[in-house]
Amino acid sequence: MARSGRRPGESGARERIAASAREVFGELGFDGATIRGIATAAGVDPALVHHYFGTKQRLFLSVMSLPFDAAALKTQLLAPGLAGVGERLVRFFLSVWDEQPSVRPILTGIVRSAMTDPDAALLLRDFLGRQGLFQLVAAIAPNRAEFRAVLVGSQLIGLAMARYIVGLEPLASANAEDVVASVGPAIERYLIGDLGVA
Amino acid sequence: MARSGRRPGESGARERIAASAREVFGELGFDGATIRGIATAAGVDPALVHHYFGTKQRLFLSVMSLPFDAAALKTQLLAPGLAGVGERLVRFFLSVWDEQPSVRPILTGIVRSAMTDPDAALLLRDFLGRQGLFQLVAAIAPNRAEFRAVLVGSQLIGLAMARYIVGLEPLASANAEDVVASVGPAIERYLIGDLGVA
DNA sequence: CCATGAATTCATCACTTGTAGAATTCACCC
DNA sequence: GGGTGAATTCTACAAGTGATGAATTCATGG
Repeated sequence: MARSGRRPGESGARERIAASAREVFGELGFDGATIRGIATAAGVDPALVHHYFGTKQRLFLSVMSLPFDAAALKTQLLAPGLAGVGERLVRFFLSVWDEQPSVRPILTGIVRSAMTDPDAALLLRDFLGRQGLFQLVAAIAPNRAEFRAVLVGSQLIGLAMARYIVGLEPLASANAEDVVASVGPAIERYLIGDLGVA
Repeated sequence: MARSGRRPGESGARERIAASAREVFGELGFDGATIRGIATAAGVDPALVHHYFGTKQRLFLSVMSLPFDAAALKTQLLAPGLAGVGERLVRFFLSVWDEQPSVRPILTGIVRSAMTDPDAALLLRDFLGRQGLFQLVAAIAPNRAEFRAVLVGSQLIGLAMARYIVGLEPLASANAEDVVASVGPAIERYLIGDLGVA
């Protein structure tokens, strides 16, 4: 098989490694993924992965970042007014998972890895915290915004786990709009409703 | 160190191994846990774990079962009538995590492992499916009971992840009754409310 | 008091993992 | 066209994994 040494032309190996890493991390989580597996999926020697990305942790952090424009999403969700914001948020959330095949393994990988790896848990905290959901919630309901944001996050992550990671039926193959109609109002209450806490 | 051979008296090693296994599986999940780690925590040679429980999978399945009486819970939750059943379910759910130190690592371990291990995902499916939540939901709302049960499960699991596994603040250190007041109505809507789906 | 069997540990195997360093091949600039 | 550096693979190490089989010590019934 392929001998040592550089290949003629541009091989795009670095991008192939990054893509494979996203896929494998998404399927198996940080611990389950192996550098050798990622390298094989990229058609590349394992040492090349280290050459480009250093350690496994650095590879994970380099590759598992969300292209997520919280500000743009905020205006988009709030443009039609406050009513129905919960359904619009759920609809957006589902569309990311369902329609963007590049983002899905990243989300899956972060959630899977956050279960056991503290670094991945930090990523998840940021995604729900200052960088992500909190911004949106703070613009809608300034009082108790952190609490509301985490409630919304817990329902969304639970939804993702059930529908996409564990694959619980009949939710996994339910129509997206049915999920929006079912979960949207609960999210909306977390966002702008009365939580019943003093 | 301890020589080979049987010890005088009853050592209770099997129970110590089971307890350690629950703890370690709970902290690290199935993949992260090691037989050597479990054995060390139990003060025992790793081979003894295999002697008693065979393979690692069988150890996990032997040890990670929930002492969960769905029928009793059903009557208890429904006794005061249908109103407030959501809050009572959340209160019960939180009390299991907060107050029963023996059950907590089992739940944590199942959720953590279900992320990557298909066998653990089966345990989770059973816990939410025919054995557990579905029974309760079917007694309350016969129509679309599976869908309702999975919605309830997704919110409860998301809540557990945020509060107990990832430790998202301010939810992780929130008062239990505040969580009940916040999440209970959402659960109640999933249980007996109008889901807005045809 | 002896034999059978259970409890416990030792030593070890085969395998996988992350990582490092050396060696080889190519691109590109002076 | 030679030299510097990047791309790529090979080889290998040290550590850790689940698992196995034999050896040792105790309990217990006949």
